[in-house]
Amino acid sequence: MPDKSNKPKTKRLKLDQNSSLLDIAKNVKKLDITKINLSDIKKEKNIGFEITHKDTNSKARIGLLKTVHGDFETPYFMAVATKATGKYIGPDDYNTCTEGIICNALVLSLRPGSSQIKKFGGIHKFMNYDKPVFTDCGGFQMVRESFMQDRSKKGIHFKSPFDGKRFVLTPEKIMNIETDIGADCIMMLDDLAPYGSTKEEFERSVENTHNWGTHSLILHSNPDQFLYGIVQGGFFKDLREKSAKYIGSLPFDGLAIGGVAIGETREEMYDAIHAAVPFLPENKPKHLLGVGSPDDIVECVSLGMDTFDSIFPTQNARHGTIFTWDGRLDLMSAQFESDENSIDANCTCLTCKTYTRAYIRHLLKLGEGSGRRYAQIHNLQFMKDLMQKIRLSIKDGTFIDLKTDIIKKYRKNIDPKNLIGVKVKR
RNA sequence: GCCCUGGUAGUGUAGCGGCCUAUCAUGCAACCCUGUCACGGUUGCGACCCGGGUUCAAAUCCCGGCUAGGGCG
Repeated sequence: MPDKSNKPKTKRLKLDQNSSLLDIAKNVKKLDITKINLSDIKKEKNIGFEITHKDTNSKARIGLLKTVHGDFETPYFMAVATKATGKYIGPDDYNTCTEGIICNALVLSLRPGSSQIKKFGGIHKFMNYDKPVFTDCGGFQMVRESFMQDRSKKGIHFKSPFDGKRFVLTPEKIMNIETDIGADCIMMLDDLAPYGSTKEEFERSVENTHNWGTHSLILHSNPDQFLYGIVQGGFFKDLREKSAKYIGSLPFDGLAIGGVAIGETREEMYDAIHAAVPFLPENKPKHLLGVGSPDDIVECVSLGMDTFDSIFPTQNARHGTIFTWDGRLDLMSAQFESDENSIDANCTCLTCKTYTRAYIRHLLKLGEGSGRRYAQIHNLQFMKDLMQKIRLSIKDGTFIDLKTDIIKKYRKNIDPKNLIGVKVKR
Protein backbone atom coordinates (compact mmCIF):
# COMPACT_ATOMS: atom_id res chain seq x y z
CA MET A 1 0.00 0.00 0.00
CA PRO A 2 1.18 3.54 -0.57
CA ASP A 3 0.78 4.44 3.07
CA LYS A 4 3.25 2.10 4.64
CA SER A 5 4.32 4.80 7.03
CA ASN A 6 1.07 4.47 8.90
CA LYS A 7 1.52 2.80 12.21
CA PRO A 8 -1.26 0.76 13.64
CA LYS A 9 -3.56 2.85 15.73
CA THR A 10 -3.43 1.93 19.35
CA LYS A 11 -6.78 2.83 20.84
CA ARG A 12 -9.71 0.51 21.05
CA LEU A 13 -13.28 0.38 22.11
CA LYS A 14 -14.47 -0.96 25.37
CA LEU A 15 -16.22 -4.00 24.06
CA ASP A 16 -18.94 -6.07 25.49
CA GLN A 17 -18.23 -9.63 26.46
CA ASN A 18 -17.71 -11.07 23.05
CA SER A 19 -15.10 -13.72 23.35
CA SER A 20 -14.30 -14.11 19.68
CA LEU A 21 -13.76 -10.39 19.51
CA LEU A 22 -11.35 -10.47 22.39
CA ASP A 23 -9.53 -13.43 20.93
CA ILE A 24 -8.95 -11.53 17.77
CA ALA A 25 -7.92 -8.45 19.69
CA LYS A 26 -5.21 -10.42 21.42
CA ASN A 27 -3.89 -11.59 18.11
CA VAL A 28 -3.59 -8.18 16.54
CA LYS A 29 0.09 -7.34 16.68
CA LYS A 30 1.32 -4.31 18.58
CA LEU A 31 -2.15 -3.49 19.70
CA ASP A 32 -2.22 -1.51 22.87
CA ILE A 33 -5.62 -2.13 24.26
CA THR A 34 -6.54 0.91 26.22
CA LYS A 35 -9.74 1.59 28.03
CA ILE A 36 -10.88 4.39 25.79
CA ASN A 37 -14.52 4.08 24.88
CA LEU A 38 -15.22 5.96 21.71
CA SER A 39 -18.96 6.04 22.25
CA ASP A 40 -18.46 8.08 25.41
CA ILE A 41 -16.34 10.57 23.54
CA LYS A 42 -18.93 10.72 20.79
CA LYS A 43 -21.62 11.43 23.35
CA GLU A 44 -19.58 14.24 24.80
CA LYS A 45 -19.05 15.68 21.33
CA ASN A 46 -22.78 15.33 20.68
CA ILE A 47 -22.32 13.37 17.49
CA GLY A 48 -24.40 10.33 16.71
CA PHE A 49 -27.77 9.33 15.38
CA GLU A 50 -31.28 9.74 16.63
CA ILE A 51 -34.64 8.83 15.21
CA THR A 52 -37.09 11.71 15.12
CA HIS A 53 -40.11 10.35 13.22
CA LYS A 54 -41.44 6.96 12.32
CA ASP A 55 -43.81 6.07 9.52
CA THR A 56 -46.87 4.19 10.68
CA ASN A 57 -47.35 2.17 7.49
CA SER A 58 -43.79 0.99 6.97
CA LYS A 59 -40.38 0.83 8.59
CA ALA A 60 -39.48 4.19 7.12
CA ARG A 61 -38.16 6.71 9.58
CA ILE A 62 -36.55 10.09 9.83
CA GLY A 63 -33.31 10.35 11.66
CA LEU A 64 -30.77 12.98 12.49
CA LEU A 65 -27.20 12.13 11.70
CA LYS A 66 -25.12 14.42 13.87
CA THR A 67 -21.60 14.71 12.54
CA VAL A 68 -18.74 17.09 13.14
CA HIS A 69 -19.74 18.61 9.80
CA GLY A 70 -23.24 19.36 10.94
CA ASP A 71 -26.53 17.60 11.47
CA PHE A 72 -28.24 15.92 8.57
CA GLU A 73 -31.69 14.53 8.29
CA THR A 74 -32.11 11.05 6.91
CA PRO A 75 -33.15 9.45 4.65
CA TYR A 76 -30.68 11.04 2.31
CA PHE A 77 -28.77 10.15 -0.80
CA MET A 78 -25.11 10.74 -1.43
CA ALA A 79 -23.35 11.07 -4.75
CA VAL A 80 -20.45 8.79 -5.49
CA ALA A 81 -17.20 10.72 -5.72
CA THR A 82 -14.76 7.84 -5.87
CA LYS A 83 -11.68 9.92 -6.57
CA ALA A 84 -12.81 12.89 -4.49
CA THR A 85 -14.60 14.09 -7.57
CA GLY A 86 -17.19 12.90 -9.99
CA LYS A 87 -16.87 12.79 -13.73
CA TYR A 88 -17.32 16.26 -15.21
CA ILE A 89 -18.66 17.34 -11.84
CA GLY A 90 -16.98 18.29 -8.62
CA PRO A 91 -17.35 19.96 -5.23
CA ASP A 92 -18.71 23.23 -6.61
CA ASP A 93 -21.72 21.41 -8.01
CA TYR A 94 -21.89 18.96 -5.11
CA ASN A 95 -22.26 21.91 -2.78
CA THR A 96 -25.53 22.90 -4.40
CA CYS A 97 -27.03 19.60 -5.50
CA THR A 98 -25.99 16.99 -2.97
CA GLU A 99 -26.52 16.40 0.72
CA GLY A 100 -23.43 14.27 1.02
CA ILE A 101 -20.93 12.26 -0.95
CA ILE A 102 -19.06 9.00 -0.66
CA CYS A 103 -15.44 8.64 -1.71
CA ASN A 104 -13.41 5.50 -2.12
CA ALA A 105 -10.65 4.90 0.41
CA LEU A 106 -8.85 2.28 -1.65
CA VAL A 107 -8.75 4.40 -4.78
CA LEU A 108 -7.71 7.52 -2.88
CA SER A 109 -4.95 5.58 -1.16
CA LEU A 110 -3.49 4.87 -4.60
CA ARG A 111 -3.90 8.44 -5.86
CA PRO A 112 -3.09 10.83 -4.32
CA GLY A 113 -2.34 8.68 -1.26
CA SER A 114 -4.12 8.96 2.05
CA SER A 115 -1.13 10.58 3.76
CA GLN A 116 -1.36 13.31 1.16
CA ILE A 117 -4.99 13.95 2.08
CA LYS A 118 -4.07 13.86 5.75
CA LYS A 119 -1.53 16.64 5.15
CA PHE A 120 -4.36 18.83 3.94
CA GLY A 121 -6.30 18.18 7.10
CA GLY A 122 -8.60 15.55 5.68
CA ILE A 123 -10.89 14.98 2.76
CA HIS A 124 -13.22 17.90 3.47
CA LYS A 125 -10.44 20.43 3.34
CA PHE A 126 -8.64 18.66 0.52
CA MET A 127 -11.61 18.99 -1.78
CA ASN A 128 -13.24 21.97 -0.08
CA TYR A 129 -16.56 20.29 0.58
CA ASP A 130 -18.20 20.70 3.94
CA LYS A 131 -21.15 18.33 3.99
CA PRO A 132 -20.93 14.79 5.33
CA VAL A 133 -18.48 12.55 3.54
CA PHE A 134 -18.45 8.78 3.68
CA THR A 135 -15.57 6.65 2.55
CA ASP A 136 -16.18 3.26 1.10
CA CYS A 137 -13.48 0.74 1.85
CA GLY A 138 -12.78 -0.74 -1.56
CA GLY A 139 -14.37 -4.11 -1.03
CA PHE A 140 -16.57 -3.46 -3.99
CA GLN A 141 -13.55 -3.09 -6.25
CA MET A 142 -13.12 -6.84 -6.02
CA VAL A 143 -15.89 -7.27 -8.50
CA ARG A 144 -14.16 -4.94 -10.94
CA GLU A 145 -11.99 -6.75 -13.39
CA SER A 146 -9.53 -3.89 -13.58
CA PHE A 147 -8.68 -4.42 -9.93
CA MET A 148 -8.53 -8.17 -10.33
CA GLN A 149 -10.40 -10.30 -7.89
CA ASP A 150 -8.93 -12.50 -5.30
CA ARG A 151 -9.80 -12.84 -1.67
CA SER A 152 -8.23 -14.60 1.22
CA LYS A 153 -8.74 -14.69 4.95
CA LYS A 154 -6.19 -11.92 5.21
CA GLY A 155 -7.91 -9.41 3.00
CA ILE A 156 -8.53 -8.55 -0.61
CA HIS A 157 -5.82 -8.95 -3.17
CA PHE A 158 -5.86 -6.48 -5.96
CA LYS A 159 -3.85 -4.89 -8.69
CA SER A 160 -3.61 -1.14 -8.94
CA PRO A 161 -5.21 0.02 -12.18
CA PHE A 162 -2.73 2.88 -12.21
CA ASP A 163 0.51 0.94 -12.35
CA GLY A 164 -0.37 -2.73 -12.08
CA LYS A 165 1.29 -3.13 -8.69
CA ARG A 166 -0.23 -5.80 -6.52
CA PHE A 167 -1.37 -5.23 -2.97
CA VAL A 168 -3.21 -6.98 -0.22
CA LEU A 169 -5.75 -4.75 1.43
CA THR A 170 -6.32 -5.80 5.02
CA PRO A 171 -8.81 -4.44 7.53
CA GLU A 172 -5.92 -2.83 9.36
CA LYS A 173 -4.66 -1.05 6.28
CA ILE A 174 -8.06 0.23 5.28
CA MET A 175 -8.71 1.53 8.80
CA ASN A 176 -5.47 3.47 8.72
CA ILE A 177 -6.28 4.83 5.30
CA GLU A 178 -9.77 5.84 6.31
CA THR A 179 -8.53 7.44 9.50
CA ASP A 180 -6.13 9.55 7.48
CA ILE A 181 -8.70 10.51 4.89
CA GLY A 182 -10.91 11.65 7.72
CA ALA A 183 -14.44 11.17 6.39
CA ASP A 184 -17.39 11.46 8.76
CA CYS A 185 -18.52 7.91 8.19
CA ILE A 186 -16.22 5.09 7.22
CA MET A 187 -16.91 1.59 6.01
CA MET A 188 -15.14 -1.46 7.39
CA LEU A 189 -13.43 -3.70 4.85
CA ASP A 190 -15.91 -6.29 3.67
CA ASP A 191 -15.73 -9.33 1.46
CA LEU A 192 -18.14 -9.15 -1.42
CA ALA A 193 -18.84 -12.31 -3.37
CA PRO A 194 -20.00 -11.71 -6.92
CA TYR A 195 -23.55 -12.46 -7.99
CA GLY A 196 -23.99 -16.09 -8.91
CA SER A 197 -21.51 -17.35 -6.30
CA THR A 198 -22.34 -20.58 -4.54
CA LYS A 199 -23.68 -20.67 -1.03
CA GLU A 200 -20.27 -21.86 0.17
CA GLU A 201 -18.67 -18.78 -1.38
CA PHE A 202 -21.21 -16.50 0.26
CA GLU A 203 -20.55 -18.26 3.55
CA ARG A 204 -16.86 -17.56 3.18
CA SER A 205 -17.65 -13.96 2.34
CA VAL A 206 -19.73 -13.66 5.49
CA GLU A 207 -17.03 -15.26 7.60
CA ASN A 208 -14.30 -12.99 6.26
CA THR A 209 -16.52 -9.94 6.61
CA HIS A 210 -17.25 -10.78 10.22
CA ASN A 211 -13.60 -11.28 11.05
CA TRP A 212 -12.56 -8.15 9.29
CA GLY A 213 -15.34 -6.22 10.99
CA THR A 214 -14.09 -7.22 14.37
CA HIS A 215 -10.56 -6.18 13.44
CA SER A 216 -11.81 -2.87 12.14
CA LEU A 217 -13.70 -2.16 15.31
CA ILE A 218 -10.63 -2.79 17.42
CA LEU A 219 -8.61 -0.42 15.28
CA HIS A 220 -11.21 2.31 15.17
CA SER A 221 -9.50 5.26 16.79
CA ASN A 222 -11.00 8.52 15.61
CA PRO A 223 -14.00 9.56 17.73
CA ASP A 224 -15.04 12.06 15.05
CA GLN A 225 -15.75 9.20 12.67
CA PHE A 226 -18.65 6.79 12.54
CA LEU A 227 -17.55 3.29 11.76
CA TYR A 228 -20.08 1.26 9.80
CA GLY A 229 -20.26 -2.50 9.91
CA ILE A 230 -21.31 -4.26 6.74
CA VAL A 231 -23.79 -7.10 6.41
CA GLN A 232 -23.15 -9.66 3.69
CA GLY A 233 -24.82 -12.97 2.93
CA GLY A 234 -25.70 -12.80 -0.73
CA PHE A 235 -29.22 -13.86 -1.51
CA PHE A 236 -29.61 -16.52 1.13
CA LYS A 237 -32.04 -15.57 3.83
CA ASP A 238 -30.28 -17.54 6.55
CA LEU A 239 -26.89 -16.05 5.70
CA ARG A 240 -28.28 -12.50 5.69
CA GLU A 241 -29.90 -13.19 9.03
CA LYS A 242 -26.73 -14.66 10.47
CA SER A 243 -24.65 -11.77 9.22
CA ALA A 244 -27.09 -9.14 10.45
CA LYS A 245 -27.22 -10.76 13.89
CA TYR A 246 -23.45 -10.80 14.21
CA ILE A 247 -22.66 -7.39 12.73
CA GLY A 248 -25.65 -5.93 14.56
CA SER A 249 -24.34 -7.23 17.88
CA LEU A 250 -21.05 -5.37 17.57
CA PRO A 251 -20.58 -1.79 18.74
CA PHE A 252 -20.50 -0.20 15.30
CA ASP A 253 -21.81 3.33 14.96
CA GLY A 254 -23.82 2.44 11.89
CA LEU A 255 -24.72 -0.58 9.82
CA ALA A 256 -24.53 -1.02 6.10
CA ILE A 257 -26.03 -3.64 3.89
CA GLY A 258 -23.65 -4.61 1.15
CA GLY A 259 -23.51 -7.10 -1.65
CA VAL A 260 -26.72 -5.97 -3.29
CA ALA A 261 -27.42 -4.41 -6.70
CA ILE A 262 -24.80 -6.65 -8.23
CA GLY A 263 -26.96 -8.29 -10.85
CA GLU A 264 -29.74 -9.91 -8.87
CA THR A 265 -33.43 -9.32 -9.46
CA ARG A 266 -35.25 -6.59 -7.64
CA GLU A 267 -37.11 -9.17 -5.56
CA GLU A 268 -33.89 -10.90 -4.54
CA MET A 269 -32.46 -7.59 -3.42
CA TYR A 270 -35.51 -6.61 -1.37
CA ASP A 271 -35.62 -10.06 0.17
CA ALA A 272 -31.98 -9.83 1.19
CA ILE A 273 -32.56 -6.46 2.83
CA HIS A 274 -35.76 -7.60 4.42
CA ALA A 275 -33.98 -10.63 5.85
CA ALA A 276 -31.31 -8.50 7.49
CA VAL A 277 -33.03 -5.39 8.83
CA PRO A 278 -35.02 -6.98 11.68
CA PHE A 279 -31.77 -8.17 13.24
CA LEU A 280 -30.04 -4.81 13.18
CA PRO A 281 -30.43 -2.45 16.12
CA GLU A 282 -33.19 0.00 15.34
CA ASN A 283 -31.49 3.04 16.78
CA LYS A 284 -28.45 2.91 14.53
CA PRO A 285 -28.21 4.51 11.10
CA LYS A 286 -28.52 2.05 8.25
CA HIS A 287 -26.81 2.54 4.97
CA LEU A 288 -27.61 0.70 1.78
CA LEU A 289 -24.52 0.38 -0.33
CA GLY A 290 -24.87 0.94 -4.04
CA VAL A 291 -28.58 1.46 -4.44
CA GLY A 292 -29.82 4.56 -6.14
CA SER A 293 -32.69 4.24 -8.56
CA PRO A 294 -35.66 6.33 -7.37
CA ASP A 295 -37.97 3.32 -7.19
CA ASP A 296 -35.44 1.21 -5.30
CA ILE A 297 -34.85 4.04 -2.88
CA VAL A 298 -38.48 4.53 -1.90
CA GLU A 299 -38.81 0.78 -1.59
CA CYS A 300 -35.74 0.48 0.62
CA VAL A 301 -36.67 3.49 2.73
CA SER A 302 -39.84 1.64 3.54
CA LEU A 303 -37.72 -1.33 4.56
CA GLY A 304 -35.96 0.88 7.09
CA MET A 305 -32.86 2.09 5.27
CA ASP A 306 -31.60 5.59 6.08
CA THR A 307 -28.84 6.49 3.68
CA PHE A 308 -27.94 5.55 0.14
CA ASP A 309 -25.15 5.95 -2.31
CA SER A 310 -25.04 5.00 -5.94
CA ILE A 311 -23.58 5.93 -9.26
CA PHE A 312 -26.98 5.27 -10.81
CA PRO A 313 -28.23 8.86 -11.09
CA THR A 314 -24.94 10.23 -12.36
CA GLN A 315 -24.15 7.37 -14.70
CA ASN A 316 -27.64 7.48 -16.15
CA ALA A 317 -27.33 11.24 -16.61
CA ARG A 318 -24.09 10.83 -18.51
CA HIS A 319 -25.75 8.27 -20.70
CA GLY A 320 -28.73 10.52 -21.38
CA THR A 321 -31.33 9.12 -19.01
CA ILE A 322 -32.78 11.95 -17.01
CA PHE A 323 -34.92 11.66 -13.90
CA THR A 324 -38.08 13.73 -13.68
CA TRP A 325 -41.22 13.71 -11.57
CA ASP A 326 -42.93 12.01 -14.48
CA GLY A 327 -40.39 9.23 -14.69
CA ARG A 328 -37.32 8.61 -16.77
CA LEU A 329 -36.60 10.63 -19.86
CA ASP A 330 -34.31 9.50 -22.65
CA LEU A 331 -32.92 12.88 -23.57
CA MET A 332 -30.93 11.48 -26.49
CA SER A 333 -34.14 10.76 -28.33
CA ALA A 334 -34.76 12.72 -31.52
CA GLN A 335 -38.07 13.95 -30.18
CA PHE A 336 -36.23 16.50 -28.03
CA GLU A 337 -34.20 17.91 -30.88
CA SER A 338 -36.04 21.20 -30.83
CA ASP A 339 -37.71 21.04 -27.45
CA GLU A 340 -37.52 24.46 -25.86
CA ASN A 341 -38.66 23.32 -22.44
CA SER A 342 -36.52 22.80 -19.42
CA ILE A 343 -35.85 19.19 -18.46
CA ASP A 344 -38.32 19.30 -15.60
CA ALA A 345 -40.76 22.08 -14.87
CA ASN A 346 -40.58 21.51 -11.15
CA CYS A 347 -36.81 21.52 -10.84
CA THR A 348 -34.75 24.37 -9.49
CA CYS A 349 -31.34 23.16 -10.57
CA LEU A 350 -28.90 25.20 -12.61
CA THR A 351 -29.61 23.10 -15.67
CA CYS A 352 -33.37 23.49 -15.57
CA LYS A 353 -33.18 27.19 -14.76
CA THR A 354 -30.83 27.88 -17.63
CA TYR A 355 -31.05 25.44 -20.53
CA THR A 356 -33.52 23.77 -22.83
CA ARG A 357 -33.88 20.06 -23.39
CA ALA A 358 -32.76 20.65 -26.95
CA TYR A 359 -29.51 22.23 -25.82
CA ILE A 360 -28.65 19.58 -23.25
CA ARG A 361 -29.49 16.91 -25.82
CA HIS A 362 -27.24 18.64 -28.31
CA LEU A 363 -24.32 18.63 -25.88
CA LEU A 364 -24.89 15.01 -24.90
CA LYS A 365 -25.12 13.95 -28.53
CA LEU A 366 -21.76 15.53 -29.18
CA GLY A 367 -20.32 13.80 -26.16
CA GLU A 368 -19.43 17.12 -24.60
CA GLY A 369 -18.38 17.07 -20.97
CA SER A 370 -20.48 20.16 -20.33
CA GLY A 371 -23.63 18.28 -21.32
CA ARG A 372 -22.73 15.45 -19.02
CA ARG A 373 -22.19 17.92 -16.24
CA TYR A 374 -25.56 19.63 -16.72
CA ALA A 375 -27.35 16.29 -16.94
CA GLN A 376 -25.70 15.08 -13.75
CA ILE A 377 -26.45 18.31 -11.91
CA HIS A 378 -30.09 17.75 -12.71
CA ASN A 379 -30.22 14.11 -11.68
CA LEU A 380 -28.41 14.84 -8.43
CA GLN A 381 -30.78 17.71 -7.69
CA PHE A 382 -33.64 15.37 -8.45
CA MET A 383 -32.30 12.87 -5.93
CA LYS A 384 -31.87 15.61 -3.35
CA ASP A 385 -35.45 16.77 -3.93
CA LEU A 386 -36.70 13.21 -3.87
CA MET A 387 -35.10 12.58 -0.51
CA GLN A 388 -36.56 15.77 0.86
CA LYS A 389 -40.00 14.79 -0.39
CA ILE A 390 -39.54 11.40 1.25
CA ARG A 391 -38.74 13.06 4.56
CA LEU A 392 -41.69 15.44 4.33
CA SER A 393 -44.02 12.60 3.42
CA ILE A 394 -42.85 10.51 6.39
CA LYS A 395 -43.55 13.50 8.63
CA ASP A 396 -47.03 14.08 7.32
CA GLY A 397 -47.95 10.43 6.94
CA THR A 398 -48.16 10.34 3.15
CA PHE A 399 -45.01 8.36 2.48
CA ILE A 400 -46.92 5.39 1.14
CA ASP A 401 -48.55 7.58 -1.51
CA LEU A 402 -45.22 9.02 -2.60
CA LYS A 403 -43.73 5.55 -2.73
CA THR A 404 -46.56 4.25 -4.89
CA ASP A 405 -46.32 7.21 -7.21
CA ILE A 406 -42.55 6.96 -7.68
CA ILE A 407 -42.68 3.23 -8.28
CA LYS A 408 -45.46 3.62 -10.79
CA LYS A 409 -43.54 6.25 -12.70
CA TYR A 410 -40.12 4.64 -12.53
CA ARG A 411 -41.04 1.18 -13.64
CA LYS A 412 -42.03 2.35 -17.06
CA ASN A 413 -40.89 4.97 -19.48
CA ILE A 414 -42.69 8.25 -19.79
CA ASP A 415 -44.99 8.92 -22.66
CA PRO A 416 -43.37 12.04 -24.10
CA LYS A 417 -46.77 13.49 -24.91
CA ASN A 418 -47.53 13.71 -21.23
CA LEU A 419 -44.47 15.70 -20.35
CA ILE A 420 -44.97 19.05 -18.80
CA GLY A 421 -42.07 21.39 -19.25
CA VAL A 422 -41.42 25.05 -18.71
CA LYS A 423 -40.16 27.16 -21.53
CA VAL A 424 -36.65 28.25 -20.66
CA LYS A 425 -36.11 31.99 -20.76
CA ARG A 426 -33.04 33.05 -22.64
C1' G B 1 -19.34 21.03 -76.64
C1' C B 2 -15.09 17.73 -75.38
C1' C B 3 -12.13 15.18 -71.67
C1' C B 4 -11.20 13.15 -66.72
C1' U B 5 -12.97 11.27 -62.09
C1' G B 6 -16.75 9.55 -58.96
C1' G B 7 -21.78 7.73 -57.87
C1' U B 8 -22.73 1.72 -51.87
C1' A B 9 -27.98 2.71 -45.64
C1' G B 10 -30.22 9.76 -43.65
C1' U B 11 -24.71 11.08 -43.61
C1' G B 12 -19.46 9.61 -44.24
C1' U B 13 -17.33 5.07 -45.87
C1' A B 14 -15.09 -0.51 -46.73
C1' G B 15 -15.34 -3.95 -50.55
C1' C B 16 -13.27 -3.56 -56.81
C1' G B 17 -15.61 -10.79 -60.43
C1' G B 18 -17.59 -15.86 -56.37
C1' C B 19 -15.77 -15.53 -48.89
C1' C B 20 -21.47 -9.54 -50.06
C1' U B 21 -28.47 -12.52 -47.48
C1' A B 22 -22.27 -6.06 -48.36
C1' U B 23 -17.86 -3.42 -43.69
C1' C B 24 -17.23 0.32 -40.14
C1' A B 25 -18.65 4.88 -38.04
C1' U B 26 -22.62 7.98 -37.31
C1' G B 27 -27.96 8.34 -37.28
C1' C B 28 -32.71 6.45 -35.85
C1' A B 29 -35.45 3.05 -32.55
C1' A B 30 -35.98 -0.02 -28.21
C1' C B 31 -34.06 -1.89 -23.85
C1' C B 32 -30.35 -1.44 -20.16
C1' C B 33 -26.86 0.95 -16.48
C1' U B 34 -27.42 0.73 -8.96
C1' G B 35 -20.48 0.73 -2.68
C1' U B 36 -17.76 4.57 -11.06
C1' C B 37 -10.10 3.47 -13.69
C1' A B 38 -17.17 3.23 -18.06
C1' C B 39 -17.09 9.67 -22.16
C1' G B 40 -20.84 2.82 -21.52
C1' G B 41 -23.60 -1.83 -23.13
C1' U B 42 -27.16 -5.06 -25.92
C1' U B 43 -30.56 -5.63 -29.87
C1' G B 44 -33.07 -3.89 -34.03
C1' C B 45 -33.78 -0.50 -38.63
C1' G B 46 -31.48 1.23 -42.87
C1' A B 47 -27.75 0.99 -49.13
C1' C B 48 -24.77 -1.38 -54.01
C1' C B 49 -27.82 5.71 -59.28
C1' C B 50 -31.01 3.72 -63.68
C1' G B 51 -31.15 0.50 -68.04
C1' G B 52 -28.74 -3.01 -71.08
C1' G B 53 -24.61 -6.42 -71.88
C1' U B 54 -20.34 -10.04 -70.77
C1' U B 55 -19.95 -14.33 -67.35
C1' C B 56 -21.65 -20.47 -64.46
C1' A B 57 -21.30 -16.03 -61.17
C1' A B 58 -21.43 -8.55 -61.28
C1' A B 59 -21.54 -3.71 -55.94
C1' U B 60 -17.13 -5.26 -58.58
C1' C B 61 -15.95 -5.77 -65.94
C1' C B 62 -18.21 -3.36 -70.66
C1' C B 63 -21.92 0.09 -73.11
C1' G B 64 -25.65 3.87 -72.75
C1' G B 65 -28.36 7.24 -69.70
C1' C B 66 -28.81 10.24 -65.45
C1' U B 67 -26.04 12.83 -61.85
C1' A B 68 -21.92 15.24 -58.96
C1' G B 69 -17.09 17.40 -58.93
C1' G B 70 -12.82 18.95 -61.74
C1' G B 71 -10.16 20.30 -66.37
C1' C B 72 -10.16 22.25 -71.46
C1' G B 73 -12.83 25.27 -74.84
